[in-house]
Amino acid sequence: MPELAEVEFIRKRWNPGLGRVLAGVRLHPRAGVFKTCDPAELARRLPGARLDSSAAAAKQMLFRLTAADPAGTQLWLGLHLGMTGELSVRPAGLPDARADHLILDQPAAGRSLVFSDFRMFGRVQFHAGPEAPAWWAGIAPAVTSPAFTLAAVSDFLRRRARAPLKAVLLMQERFPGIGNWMADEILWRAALHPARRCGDLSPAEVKKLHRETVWVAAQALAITGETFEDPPASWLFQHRWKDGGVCPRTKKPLERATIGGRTTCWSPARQKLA
DNA sequence: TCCTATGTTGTATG
DNA sequence: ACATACAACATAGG
Repeated sequence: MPELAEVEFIRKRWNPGLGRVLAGVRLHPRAGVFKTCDPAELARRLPGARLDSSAAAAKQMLFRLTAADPAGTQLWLGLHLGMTGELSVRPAGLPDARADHLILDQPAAGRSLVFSDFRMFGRVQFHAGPEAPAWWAGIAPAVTSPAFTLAAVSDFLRRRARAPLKAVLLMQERFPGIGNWMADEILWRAALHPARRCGDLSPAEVKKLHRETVWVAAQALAITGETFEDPPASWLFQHRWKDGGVCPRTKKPLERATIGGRTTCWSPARQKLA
């Protein structure tokens, strides 16, 4: 399920474990979930470590720990939820479930912190040392940050002139955290057809796209990121997967098709190709 | 049986 | 080298 705001909410599920030590770790390396790290290193360094803090950027979560070694090495645990990843807190002593990949045990507090993902598109990443690893430090500046400028968006669209808008909004190197539903929402609010070529937009249209990207991300973070509630019925979000769904603004039928490799919903009365 | 799913990435092609 | 398109990954549910 997770895009920017869902990731931000799910990250906080492990908050009860902050400030506490991990007595042990259970790992179930399967498929590609541990592809970019060494499970043996996690098994060696995590036991005894203290979970200090967490953060989310784009669709990536970071958990910072201090190792139990004399040097107090900094540990960086990255989790990506893929399509179906979940974080949960489970009472201590329960058996591992089928989709569990990583379980951090805090028996003194009577709980375990669990990362599970039945579809296994999620990722565990790991780094030990004082410097932030590239998989964290290299994430593009948030679309809600001052660094997400109109000029940056404009340049990016120019370089992707022949690609459809929908495909480009999903590119994490410029639109970190935007996923399928947020891209549809942004284009609907900006009144831009998802199949429009990026190079065809007028400066005014680029400006609208930039502004709606910031607005949708900020609102989603304020609503879903805080409460995990769905956005209100005035959003396309509530209508896009309904059969016979209707545009909340024009009251005309919505359309769906594959654009940019993903199922896309738009309002033809509002978002024109020409 | 076949299709879909709020994601990323490796590979092929232009 | 760069941009673009798409299959592949793996599983559950309609």
